[in-house]
Amino acid sequence: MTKHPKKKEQILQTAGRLFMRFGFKRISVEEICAKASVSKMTFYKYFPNKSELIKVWWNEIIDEAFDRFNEVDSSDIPFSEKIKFFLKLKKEYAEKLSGEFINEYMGVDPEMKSLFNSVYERSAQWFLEFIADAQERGNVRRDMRPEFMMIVINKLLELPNEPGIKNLYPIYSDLVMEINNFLFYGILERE
Amino acid sequence: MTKHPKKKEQILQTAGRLFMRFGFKRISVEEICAKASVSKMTFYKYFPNKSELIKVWWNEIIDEAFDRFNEVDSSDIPFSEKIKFFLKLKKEYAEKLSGEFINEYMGVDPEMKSLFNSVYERSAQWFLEFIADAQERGNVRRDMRPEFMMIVINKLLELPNEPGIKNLYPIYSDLVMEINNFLFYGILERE
DNA sequence: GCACTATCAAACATAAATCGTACAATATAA
DNA sequence: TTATATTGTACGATTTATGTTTGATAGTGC
Repeated sequence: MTKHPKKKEQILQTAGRLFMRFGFKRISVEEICAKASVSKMTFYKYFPNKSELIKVWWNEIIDEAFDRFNEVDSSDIPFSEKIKFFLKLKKEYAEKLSGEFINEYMGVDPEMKSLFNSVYERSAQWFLEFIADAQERGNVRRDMRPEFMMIVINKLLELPNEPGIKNLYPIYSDLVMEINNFLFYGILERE
Repeated sequence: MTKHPKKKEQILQTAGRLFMRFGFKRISVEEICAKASVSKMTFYKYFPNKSELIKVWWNEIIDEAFDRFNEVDSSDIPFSEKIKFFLKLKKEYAEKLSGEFINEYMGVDPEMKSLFNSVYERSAQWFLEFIADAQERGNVRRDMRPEFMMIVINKLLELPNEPGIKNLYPIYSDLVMEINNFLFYGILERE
């Protein structure tokens, strides 16, 4: 029934819990094995190394996230409601993955970096289509060029690195929400 | 004005933040230094090693905690209010220090273990006197043994983690009140 | 200026943790 | 029984952490 063998699933689940709480760098293979009640041998049977485990886990997280976003997108609710759901989902993931991740590990390991970047690209693509669609339906200003919006978003994503911003938003997810709110309520058609 | 030199204070503060979030084991001296914007040299000027830093920090945390408990104890409020404050404080510290600490590091390092045990003894002593005093004033049943009550309270504080309790009390504050009510009408002298 | 203190960066030797593998033993299920 | 999954331990190689050393910079009070 499960997508993975039992032990593999245990490893993924345990590792995910630890990764989200402490980040990648702080978690060793041995700790994952101990917490998952799995021997190291079994670990290396299912995953060639730690990086591969991270990738598999990360892809599952991301796929699941996109599924949830798509579900909201294709649901038959008003556009403003969709936006609210999006913000809620984004907030959830921002809180889940905040801190350790985005800052500490991603900036160092080049392979990790490209993994994160691909998610950025994918979500950017997704978002552009979402907006284009919304424009056709009259929910978003038609005189706004999606390419411009793309550049703006990239700029906004640099905000967390801006000096002084951490004093303004000590909690990372708060900043994410502020950015999202600005984005949406800056582009929405007035009603 | 501050009890410690500036940099020493920075180290203590930063280390404390990291320790509480990740536990001792996961945090390296270099990370503390980097996050505290302090060179390693300065670190080893103020602390002979990492263990000593842990001890100093831990003692400060504990002293501060006891100060706060004493403040409530000696304040001129009804006994039932004191109990409420007492529970609130206990909860706060339990959340702060739970998880990584008590389980992962304390169990291993014998020196740490004795450090933790001394706190248990100290707080036990404090609490027993607190209750004995209340018994003399007629706030607590005289036929109840304080040692028993201490064990009971520790057990009650585990309740929020109990599986199934969240279905019973979807609203967290309801559970807290239920525990409080149980405690009061269980130990208070009838009026 | 001068002595003094606090601080820093970098390099270093040593100790410890982590990685990934190998092998023999044991549990589990067909 | 046979085959497969899993385990524990031990191991060498690599990485990371520890605590020290050295030399330099910057500010402070005299």
